[in-house]
Amino acid sequence: MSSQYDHKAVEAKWQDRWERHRVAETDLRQAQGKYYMLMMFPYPSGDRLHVGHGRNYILGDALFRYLRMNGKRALNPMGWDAFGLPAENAAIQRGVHPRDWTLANIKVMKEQFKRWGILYDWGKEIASCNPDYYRWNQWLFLRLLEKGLAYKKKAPVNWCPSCQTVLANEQVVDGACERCGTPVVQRDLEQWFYRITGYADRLLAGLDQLTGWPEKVKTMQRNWIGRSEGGEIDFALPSLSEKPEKPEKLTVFSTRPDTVHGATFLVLAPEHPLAARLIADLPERGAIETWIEKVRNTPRIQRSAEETPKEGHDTGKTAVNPATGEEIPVWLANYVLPEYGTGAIMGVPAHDARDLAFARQEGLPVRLVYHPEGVEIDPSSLTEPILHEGVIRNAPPFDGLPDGEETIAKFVDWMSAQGFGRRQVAYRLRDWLISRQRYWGTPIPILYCDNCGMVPVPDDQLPVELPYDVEFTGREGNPLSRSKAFVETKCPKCGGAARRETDTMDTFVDSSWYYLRFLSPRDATRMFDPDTANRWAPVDQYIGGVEHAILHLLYARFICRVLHDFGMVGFEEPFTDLFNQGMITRYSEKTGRIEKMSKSRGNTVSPDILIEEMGADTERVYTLFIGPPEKEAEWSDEAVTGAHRFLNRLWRIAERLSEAPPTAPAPTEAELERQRHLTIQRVTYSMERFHGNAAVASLMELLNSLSRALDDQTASRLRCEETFDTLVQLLHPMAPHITEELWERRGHVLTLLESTWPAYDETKTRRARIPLVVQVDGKLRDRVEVDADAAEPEIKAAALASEKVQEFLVDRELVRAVVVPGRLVNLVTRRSA
RNA sequence: GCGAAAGUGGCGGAAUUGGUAUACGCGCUAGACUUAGGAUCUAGUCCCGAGCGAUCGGGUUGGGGGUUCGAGUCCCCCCUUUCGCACCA
Repeated sequence: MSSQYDHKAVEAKWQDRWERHRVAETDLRQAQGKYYMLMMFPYPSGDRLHVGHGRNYILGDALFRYLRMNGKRALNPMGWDAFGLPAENAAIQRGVHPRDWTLANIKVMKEQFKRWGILYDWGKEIASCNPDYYRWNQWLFLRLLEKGLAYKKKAPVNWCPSCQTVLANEQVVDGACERCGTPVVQRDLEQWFYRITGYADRLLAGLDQLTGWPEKVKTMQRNWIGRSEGGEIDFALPSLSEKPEKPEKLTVFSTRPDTVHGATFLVLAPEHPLAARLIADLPERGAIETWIEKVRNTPRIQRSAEETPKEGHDTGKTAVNPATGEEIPVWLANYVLPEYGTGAIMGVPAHDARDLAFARQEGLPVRLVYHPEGVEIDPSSLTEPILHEGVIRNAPPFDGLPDGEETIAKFVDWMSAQGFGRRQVAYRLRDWLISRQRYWGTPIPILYCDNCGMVPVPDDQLPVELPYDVEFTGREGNPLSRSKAFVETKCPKCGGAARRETDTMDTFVDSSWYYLRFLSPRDATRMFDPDTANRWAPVDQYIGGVEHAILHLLYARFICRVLHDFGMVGFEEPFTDLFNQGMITRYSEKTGRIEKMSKSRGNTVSPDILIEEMGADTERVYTLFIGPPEKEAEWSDEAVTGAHRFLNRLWRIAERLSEAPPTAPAPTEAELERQRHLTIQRVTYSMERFHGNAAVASLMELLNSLSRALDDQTASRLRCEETFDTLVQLLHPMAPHITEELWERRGHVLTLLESTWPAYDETKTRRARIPLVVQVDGKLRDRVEVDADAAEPEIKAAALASEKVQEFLVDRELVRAVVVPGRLVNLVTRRSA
């Protein structure tokens, strides 16, 4: 009578039921709630959804179901990060409109989620490419513009020749485009920026409060912000000054202003604004200009690589070291970067490795101002800089100060008093470049009027809609700028002819606040409802890959603070807990290596085929069982069958439950009951840590025990049924379809999802009599059975009574017995005298 | 170079946080049922040695030291891998 488990029928039945009954819907008017947002919103470019990424969604859904069964009001919304370059590129390659292409992909992905049995609150679905979403990007842009937090400026920016657009610094990975891998080049362009640098300190300080974030991500953000305290120092440039009494100044930044006495030259970035004037009168000016151009066009990674040879040119001009009064040469060199600090440094070769290398190369003087042992050495023999954590001690303000009292801050104070320097903090963080020269994004709500200049689009004219009817002729230029209907408009101020801004926004603008829109997705009057936002947000648990550590997660933190400052939310951090998931890897025929699963690498497993053959539950269980979620995991095609067999065994056990005898001997039954409690404990513990692999393993063990009990007839029918029910409940987050079906067939009225997560009794996880481990000198020698609550003397006596133990005690005397009640006893001996 | 994490059978990995290492699964071996099986079931499977055998002894968590009655777990040194940073003044 044993019927084969028909996964297709069962999965179709429950997926349909979940959809029709909208089981994942959450009423946001509830007074309190935990907002478990379980993943990044996916990017429907067509190449992002595959088994590897399915791990996020499957884990998220398992967690969601687990929370629901525990009575938590979790919200599991889903939306689409629909804009972006890959979508536009893919669409162009296929001759499809990006919008049609994206919407078709969304449809496919929704189907995929359904086939995986993933529950989303589709009533809160959003898509960033819809005007009712992106109008709020525009609205927020205008608010930032009002506050001076959005601005346009000409700057050297990263240009991806393949994507035909600029990129933010965060999107340049190892000098290449984050999306397509093409090396980026530098270009001087007028671009829109968000002033994230104004929030650098707060973004940095906030990291310390984020106890629920992985240290790794916080470190990456700290490095990215790159805060350095130091000082600015002014050097007079008499040779460039027309009036000697009011000399021109050159300001440098240094984290070690206390080394100023050792500054024997200045170095400017070739891009420095003063560079042209400094070389204007030189005979070799043309050659230097060519060299500047070359340096400017060197890709940034190469330029800032340590191995890159230092190249420099003497300007023939001098500056005055304000601390010593000495005239020192002024150079241009490629190792000084224009965008950091002031784009100019003082060269202190005795105390800085880079300056020393440059000084040796160019024959510049070296002056030592300090040696920790007070040793007099010839500066010309110095091969390594003298580095010192404290302040350079023979600097003037510290004469007479006791050790330990000197600080760089004090030195800067002295410098300020002298009038040539001040405290300064430098950041590596640059402003966020948000404009893109592409069609498929949020139009920037700006007009250019011949009379009025740059004019922001008034709020009541939002959204500035992206026109559908646009020609995608080729890859040169922004298609949007060729749409007359879009570009040509009227100035809201004077009514005259005006042209629209044709740059669109970076997609990371969309994702920087989407978690708030989920909470009031249909609100036509506001970006989001602040009351609901404050009740549900910040997000309690965020799950996503580490690849967003300094992109999405930094931008979202920035925008959250901006919204906080606008009085729109009452919190500064958007995500309380962050869990980084490891990716799934697989052997790639194409490259011959084990790599992250992706279509471009040709090493994906089609979810469709897997689901067709083995079922969604098999895929879910295997995906969780493959390994701990924080680690990356290698997909194994054979190992999937383990999960499949497990579910098939579970199905067959259900049909064998009636074979159990009505009654069974109590002691053997008690063992099954003990295992049931133990399994609840273990699975609960594992789920709390997202360790689905350990949870599944425990459940396999319980199934093995139940199977054995049925084979041996050692448990009553009631006990077997109870064990089975618990097993099915605990397995539900991982394998929702088969468990709901079995639960229903067992005659339960409520669905599993509505049932309460089983509770365990700690006392029942323990045996009445336990096999006590007996060690002699730390080595396992025997096991003796004792009462679980046996007292120390009793345990000791039982241990010594063991014959095997006695053998090991021959010729030895007992020094001590370490008794760990309920676990083991360790007899410590030494040789008898 | 600097910083972080990790290293457990043939493979993925477990070990409830200092207390029986190798659970669970894959693979493999033998057998059963099958026309057949990439289906299912049963038994075995860390390494070395002894024994026909149930068993017995020894060793083992990258290597070496240390703390402890007791270490996969804590501390120190080294090796390897992965990730992050790297001319940021």
